[in-house]
Amino acid sequence: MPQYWLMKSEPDVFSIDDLRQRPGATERWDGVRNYQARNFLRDQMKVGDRAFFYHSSCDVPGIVGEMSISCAAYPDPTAADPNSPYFDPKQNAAAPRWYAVDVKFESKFESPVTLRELKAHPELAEMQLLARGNRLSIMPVTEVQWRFIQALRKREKLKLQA
DNA sequence: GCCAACGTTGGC
DNA sequence: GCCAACGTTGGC
Repeated sequence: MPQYWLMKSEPDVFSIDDLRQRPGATERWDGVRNYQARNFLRDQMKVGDRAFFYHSSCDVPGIVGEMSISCAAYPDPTAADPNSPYFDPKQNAAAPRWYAVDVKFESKFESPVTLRELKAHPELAEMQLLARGNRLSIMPVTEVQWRFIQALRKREKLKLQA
């Protein structure tokens, strides 16, 4: 059984369209510098898992598409790259601290399921994304939440056609 | 731009 | 181990 995730990115830095346009529609998800997010990524993400792509710190924050995990965790090369904004001077090649996975574009929602809309549904009240003060960039989504959001997405589509 | 919330750092 | 200071996230 696949697991479900939500992964945040600032669209100014890396957006769902950027992912779609990458060769093979695949890209390394690197730069994660939070231990809790790192642990999810390193210890639990498996090839074939599904993830929502979330746009944060932008005009309309929300879920904009869907991707899959195409390569399980490996040491994040940006941690050892002095030219990378994600360079970690305390990194140690013998005991890597930070990890990356590869993600593959699956689909872009015709209309995003916005943060505002997620908050409006009591069924999603337990989402970690909506927890007070939550700042995690990678977090699990339950299967029930996943399905509910997929249903919302279809409703958004109908609304567009109406 | 503001600010609440949270994680990390470092002195003690 | 405590905790103040600081930096970052991210919605508004």
